[in-house]
Amino acid sequence: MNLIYEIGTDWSTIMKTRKRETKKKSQSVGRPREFIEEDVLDNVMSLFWKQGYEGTGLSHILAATGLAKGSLYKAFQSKHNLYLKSLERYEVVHVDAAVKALRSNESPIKRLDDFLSAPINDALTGRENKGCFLCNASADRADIDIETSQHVKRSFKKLGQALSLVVSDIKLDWTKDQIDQAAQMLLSVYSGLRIMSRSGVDIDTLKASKAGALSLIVNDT
Amino acid sequence: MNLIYEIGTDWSTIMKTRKRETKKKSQSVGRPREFIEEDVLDNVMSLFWKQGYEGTGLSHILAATGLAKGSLYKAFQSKHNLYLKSLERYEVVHVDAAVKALRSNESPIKRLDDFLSAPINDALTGRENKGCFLCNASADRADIDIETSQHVKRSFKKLGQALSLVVSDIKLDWTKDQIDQAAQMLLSVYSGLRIMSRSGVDIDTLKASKAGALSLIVNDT
DNA sequence: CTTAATATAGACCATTTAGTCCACAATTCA
DNA sequence: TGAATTGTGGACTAAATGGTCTATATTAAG
Repeated sequence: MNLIYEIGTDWSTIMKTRKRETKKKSQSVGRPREFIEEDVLDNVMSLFWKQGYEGTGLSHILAATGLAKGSLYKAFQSKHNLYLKSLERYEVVHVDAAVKALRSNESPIKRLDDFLSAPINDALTGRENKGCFLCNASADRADIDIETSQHVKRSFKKLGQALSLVVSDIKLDWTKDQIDQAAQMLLSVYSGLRIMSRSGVDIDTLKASKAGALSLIVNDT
Repeated sequence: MNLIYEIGTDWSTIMKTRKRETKKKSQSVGRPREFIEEDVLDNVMSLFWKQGYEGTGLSHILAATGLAKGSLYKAFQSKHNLYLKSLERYEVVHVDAAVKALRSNESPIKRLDDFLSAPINDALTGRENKGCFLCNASADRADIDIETSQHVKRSFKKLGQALSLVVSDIKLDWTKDQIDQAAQMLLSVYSGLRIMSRSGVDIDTLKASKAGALSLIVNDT
């Protein structure tokens, strides 16, 4: 009915002329971006993290980022791609941070304690309770989207390896298998805590879980 | 444009006459149902379990059940209600079965081993890999839907209590706290296994997790 | 200033969504 | 038989969905 695209002229032909090979500097040829990609991804990640893929509509994304559809799609191509970029961003921002914390110069037991305390502290402070994006994505998309599952697996692997290192710092006499088993157990407990805290399981139950897990590593020997 | 509802007459007035107080026998007054509620819920549960709430459309539900919209909505009122009913059905069919298995007359260690082996065996056989509906629902809906979270919490509690009983059968000298901590740890590991298996984490990693968890209970003393 | 290149805003669209409504079918009861 | 009651099928709808397209704005280079 109401068309408003008839005023201008001869555009598409002009557009298809050349495609200059500029080496993507931060200050490039045309009109500059009015947003920072990382900031947008942080906002979008938060939405997907909290609401899942199908639960997050373009409308939410546009509202949270303040971008218009045109800009969003020019920069990120599709909702699906935006989801994958969010997972990458999560790995860089949150997984790598957790790995770094697991490799800090605190005592190894303190590092494990902190690792398992994070879900509990988040549940205590209440606000949001997003859980863990990896866990949520695993439940949400990993079974139907190979790219998602690959990202998630890679991040889980990073965490598992970092945990193995910490355990090996405590249990100097354990075999590699024993160490890896304990580390994977800790990672499972972490995931379980993140999942159960989403449904509001009471704090004492979560704390018991953590205590049970740590008792394997902290006790005796 | 094309209206076809003009042939009949005087319906709504007739409908609003009386509302007989029949004590819901299985053979009631009007036209009988052409489906069994439990069968429909089993199908629908499977969809929500696999695809989540937003990921499951009415179209999927209609296709899977073979029902027409009218029948579906007359029986179940809304998609949301259908989801809650699916969770209830899951509790009755799957959670209670797991609890029963945990209370079987197998050796307590075998019962724990079986409990943690289920996620691994499901991952091994490949087909589907739905994970655990409680865990998925927790990630998917529990944070925004109180009714969902209540169902999920109740089911988790049942599992936790059953696990405590099994642990107490093994560790006769442990305190109640020790027992509960171990049980909650096992439940977290179970949840973690279910979640991680959704993203296709390799079987050996899952097995390591299980071994780590069981080593706390099986070893020494 | 002109031209090329890129970004923005938002109108627009095809499809899908959950949900409603009613003509009609099938049953029970009197 | 006929009234009352309940279930069925599916046409229909309003709103929302993800995605496209283009007029225009803004920059750099020549």
